[in-house]
Amino acid sequence: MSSFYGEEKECSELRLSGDLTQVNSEELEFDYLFNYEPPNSDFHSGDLKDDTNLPLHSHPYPLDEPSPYTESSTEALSAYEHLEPKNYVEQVRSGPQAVSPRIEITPSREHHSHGSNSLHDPLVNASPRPTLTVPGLDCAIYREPQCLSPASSNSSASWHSETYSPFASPCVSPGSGQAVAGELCPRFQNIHTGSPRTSPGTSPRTSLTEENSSSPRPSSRSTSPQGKRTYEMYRNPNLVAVARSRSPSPHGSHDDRHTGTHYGSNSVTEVVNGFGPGSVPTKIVRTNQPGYTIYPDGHGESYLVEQDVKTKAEQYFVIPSIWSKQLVPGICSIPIASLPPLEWPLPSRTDQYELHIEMQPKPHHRAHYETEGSRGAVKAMTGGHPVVQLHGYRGKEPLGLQIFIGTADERILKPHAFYQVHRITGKTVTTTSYEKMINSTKVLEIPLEPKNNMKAIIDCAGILKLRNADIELRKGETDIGRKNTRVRLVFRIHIPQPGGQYVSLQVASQPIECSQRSAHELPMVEKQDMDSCSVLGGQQMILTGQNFSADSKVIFTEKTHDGQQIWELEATVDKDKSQTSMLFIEVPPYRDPTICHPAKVNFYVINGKRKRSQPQHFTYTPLPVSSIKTEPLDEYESGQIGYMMSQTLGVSPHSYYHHNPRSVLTSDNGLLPNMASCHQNHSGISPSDPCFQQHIVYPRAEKNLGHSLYIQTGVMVPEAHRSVLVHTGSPAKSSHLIGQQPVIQFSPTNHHLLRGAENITPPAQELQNLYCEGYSPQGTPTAVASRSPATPQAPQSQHYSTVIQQQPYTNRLPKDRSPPGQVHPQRCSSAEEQRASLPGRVTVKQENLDQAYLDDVNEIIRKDLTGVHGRGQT
DNA sequence: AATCGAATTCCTTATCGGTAG
DNA sequence: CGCTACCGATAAGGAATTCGA
Repeated sequence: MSSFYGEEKECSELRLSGDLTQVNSEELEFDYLFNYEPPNSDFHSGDLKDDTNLPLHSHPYPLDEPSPYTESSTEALSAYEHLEPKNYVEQVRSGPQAVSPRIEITPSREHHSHGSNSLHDPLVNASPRPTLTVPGLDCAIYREPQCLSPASSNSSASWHSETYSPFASPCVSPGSGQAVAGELCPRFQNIHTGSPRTSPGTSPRTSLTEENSSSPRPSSRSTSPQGKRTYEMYRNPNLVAVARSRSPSPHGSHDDRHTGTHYGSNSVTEVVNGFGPGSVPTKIVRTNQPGYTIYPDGHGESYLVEQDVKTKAEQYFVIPSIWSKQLVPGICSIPIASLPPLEWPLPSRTDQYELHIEMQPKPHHRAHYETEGSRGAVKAMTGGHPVVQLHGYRGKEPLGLQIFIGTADERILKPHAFYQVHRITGKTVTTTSYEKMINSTKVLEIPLEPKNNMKAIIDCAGILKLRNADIELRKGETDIGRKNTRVRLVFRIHIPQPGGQYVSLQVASQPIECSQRSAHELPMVEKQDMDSCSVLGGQQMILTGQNFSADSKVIFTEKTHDGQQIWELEATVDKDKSQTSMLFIEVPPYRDPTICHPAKVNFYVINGKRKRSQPQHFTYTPLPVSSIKTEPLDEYESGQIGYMMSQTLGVSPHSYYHHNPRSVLTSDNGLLPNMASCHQNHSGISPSDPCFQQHIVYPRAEKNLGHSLYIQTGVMVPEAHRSVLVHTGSPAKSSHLIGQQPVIQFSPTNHHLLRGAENITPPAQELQNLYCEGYSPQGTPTAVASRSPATPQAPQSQHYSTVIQQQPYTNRLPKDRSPPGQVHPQRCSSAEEQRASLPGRVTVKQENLDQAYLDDVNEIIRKDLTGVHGRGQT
């Protein structure tokens, strides 16, 4: 079943009109509920989504907000189902007489071109609470997420029921118009009343145009007169109302309605409603995939296929999936269920294909808040825009290039919790883009066309910042937003293969700093002319970047796996040569000239207190002296080697094949990368190679378990060790890779990421494990990562199967940290691993995190262990 | 309680494209 | 048809305010 969306990306406000006079206003007492909890444990984040398909239960949406959300009625909308798209629109436009009560699709959120206010939760703005608006009574009925019944989500009644039927079916009486929230649906908990307003049937409606309401863009002006919402307000939404009273929003805010300043017939709700006589939305888009049901595991998604704004501005189509497929060949035609989740690492290339970022984005891009106007598309360093190209594709059909905002943490690439890609549709934008939500992650899709040599200019991707408090308070969110301001653009493509398979490739950009401050204050190293030298140092290295100053210092550091700094030395800067964009330094000697294995260190540029660049990688190579005593690797050194190898070896590790809808196990060469073999094959690939290649590392099970408790990114594995990750069924369905060891742990948080699997309870593990070994929704996966002939000692494949373990969602560390668990003996065979797994210590596998961030995390843990809890914990 | 850095919001300006005169 | 002024919107920079460590 598909969802129905108003306008281009999200935002449908379904409004009930008709005779609603029987609504008992006394029942419509506004209730500030602020409950993020899903109604029960069976409620999966992917079950029900709002207009952005964000899991509703995760929206800390104060109910006093004028939710742009709406309720839908399966039955009512079904009345239009037989219509052709245009007719459908016409029918909707024809007013309440067509169906009573009339369900109006009201673009919301950013369609409040003047109504965006600061109290709109960014997530809420991105995913507001479903709302029933009763125009005749000027009341908005806010639906708590709890009232969403996953059970009803699988309704097959109508094509729009995937997302909304759970909300609507039991709550809307199609014929009577007596959609009294509290009466029809006790789950409606938040209703407020206002003075009556003009009936939509009689009131003129402002045309829903790009300009006034259907624009996907927020107002360019600040639209948050209430001021910043305090943390307390999040916890006590009543305070929101108080705060808002200080500076009421003129745009249909809660206050407005409470004080009688209601939506007039031409007020925002009317404006955004857009279906009044003579007005039609610029675009009405329905999600496609009528044949797919909701994925209760949270991998459900809705495509928001839309017409190109620039070329189809005058058309108002509801696009069924089949049409969208015809309209946009190669795009949106792949069942989401068969696509790898966004969290999965993918290679950037195979033998045949390569997805490459021809033009990297600038390392700085100030993201905009929901309350701000757009800050434009991400630019390239040359002043243009990033360019992505798929090499090796010989097909004639265009493909859809997906773009989303990922983390900049090199250890794991996953959708960034605090940033979303923002579709830019300005006049300067030339690239057609489509927008959809995949598990709370907004994804842009742009066509890669053979006629353009499968190259796309990414001039339509901006970055939206979500407020930390909103995200952190989200149920299950464990990431922290503070100082978590670096992102990467992630590009992903699914290339159809003969037989219905797809090859999925992914490439991530250089990290992009999204904060305001750092763009002008923090030094930024963009390039270094060398990545390594001998332990003796002394060589000149040229750093290219920004914000260097005469006071800039370059500090080389080395840390252990658990993040403890064991070495620091300042390099000599040639101040005479250096400029604001270039530093000439002399590499300092390494602390130990007798090492026999390359030593991976970091360096950073610091301009003063707290103004330091991100750590850069550097490798000291041992002297080629045979007399240097060779000793067995200690844990740290072996880790260094593993790390270094991960940075220097050369080819894509595996491909991700998936079938549509069911994959067949295949393997291109049946080889399994084996980190333990750890070839020191310096292939010249720089760790600073802007093209981060993401994939899963398959460490040898026995020895290096301790070093494999994370997804290593930027890793490239020799060709001979390339494997193919294939699965049957839908990763989206089960999100499971079955395997045993070692554990590669996906974690929603950086700190959890490093904590091993100890906190995972068996049931959770069972649910969360991603099995490379096989694949099935029931945890009986069948996919295989074959082992390499190079490791004949390896046992059967299941011994190599790699568990990608998704940390069960818990509250973030400061608030609800799981008690330190025991390290599974099989998963922590080394002393290093045990050290790293000791509770209360955040370890660093790749020292490329903001040290301040790590410091903060460690401090949090320290406090937590001593009984001091962070904010939000009492 | 004070301080400071970070986060968020607000204000302002520049630029561009469309349109009317 | 070309020019200019005006308007609206986006993009962007800067800074004030607020929060939280």
